[in-house]
Amino acid sequence: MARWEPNGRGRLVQAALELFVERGFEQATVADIARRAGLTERTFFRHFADKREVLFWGQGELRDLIVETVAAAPGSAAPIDVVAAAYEAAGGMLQEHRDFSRQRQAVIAATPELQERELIKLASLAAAVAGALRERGVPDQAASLAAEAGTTVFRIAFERWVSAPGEPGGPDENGEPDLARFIRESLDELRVVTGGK
Amino acid sequence: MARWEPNGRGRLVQAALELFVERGFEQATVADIARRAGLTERTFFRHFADKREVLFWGQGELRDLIVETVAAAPGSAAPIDVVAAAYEAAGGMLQEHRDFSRQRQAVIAATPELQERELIKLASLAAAVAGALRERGVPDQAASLAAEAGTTVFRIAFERWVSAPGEPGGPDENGEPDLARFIRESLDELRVVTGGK
DNA sequence: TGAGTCGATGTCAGTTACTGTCATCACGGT
DNA sequence: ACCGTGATGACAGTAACTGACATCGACTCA
Repeated sequence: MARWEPNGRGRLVQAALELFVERGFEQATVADIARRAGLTERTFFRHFADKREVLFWGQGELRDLIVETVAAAPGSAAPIDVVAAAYEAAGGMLQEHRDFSRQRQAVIAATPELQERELIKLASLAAAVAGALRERGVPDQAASLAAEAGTTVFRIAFERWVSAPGEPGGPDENGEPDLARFIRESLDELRVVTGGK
Repeated sequence: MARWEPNGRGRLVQAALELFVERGFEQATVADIARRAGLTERTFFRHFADKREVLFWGQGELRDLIVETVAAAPGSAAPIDVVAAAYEAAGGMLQEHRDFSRQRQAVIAATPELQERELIKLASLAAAVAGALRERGVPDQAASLAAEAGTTVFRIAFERWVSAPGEPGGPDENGEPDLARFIRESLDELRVVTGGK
């Protein structure tokens, strides 16, 4: 018999999301979250560096997957396509948790504090992608631009995906929207706007 | 005789910057800052919404100037040029305080918390610029892209400007670097990278 | 089997960011 | 001389976050 229920971290994430949805980020104290998860405030801060971080848990794996996919891409592909393909791969991990993502984004959209955190996470992600591109021999500035542009494409596609209809109405709906498809469409739009091929 | 020394807000800004440079953002408490400015902690929070905001005071005026310059630009100019010109105008306000800007950027560069705040300020600035472009009749997506791209150009130019040599050695140096010039150069670089005219 | 280590948690005290409320008092007008 | 206003001080309170130490089941090894 374990001394405590397993997966304390996961319970904290779940409890936090529930409370943030119910009363908003600021109205939910860390003590509240910990209590709902059957733990103490101190334990919350052992799992997460701060109160905001609980909503960004798991992004490390996503980032690693993206960077590895960029690194493993065939040498012949254009940088922006490499980046887009990497984000599509990451999309697979998110696809199964659209419901979670929807609630999470709603909370972030309602809380400037969380938007700040999201922006810096995206910036650091873009920097990591740019680094991976440079490893492939892509020149510095082209790497930065492709990474920034690709990240912007992903952000826009993700926004559209979480706000797309389907699923919440039940399984009798017109099917689950596909994040990878949104990514390809957004990239095409970017090409049109910038006058690319 | 005034009951208190004038310009309490300015003294707080000055004291905060000094302390952040001396010991770092986290090692300087708000009480420290207020004491150095000859005020109380409570008064600090009457002037600034939070501890970070003290380093971003004055950006409101800058933002207004930029938005107004975009609005007042001749109708014939291309969006990206309108944006760049607006940032050049704002550059004039910064030009006189390069010393202040240098120290401020050094503190921000050393403090993730402050980087978050800077990112959201830049994002909201880009959104305001995009709005001003739309007022001019620029289509939605073109407005967003021109605003994002222009803001990126400004950010890069600003970074180069604060880290450029000159002045700190004294007046016997090779003259003060010109922010507007850096903006024009960065915009040209962006054009080259994106294959524009 | 028993001792020792380890990992996840609890407990508790402390600091600091931030807020609400009320008091103070120069200044400027009437 | 009186009064309202604006900027400040004083003080109490909440909540985020940290450091130090205790607990106790699980796992290892002799």
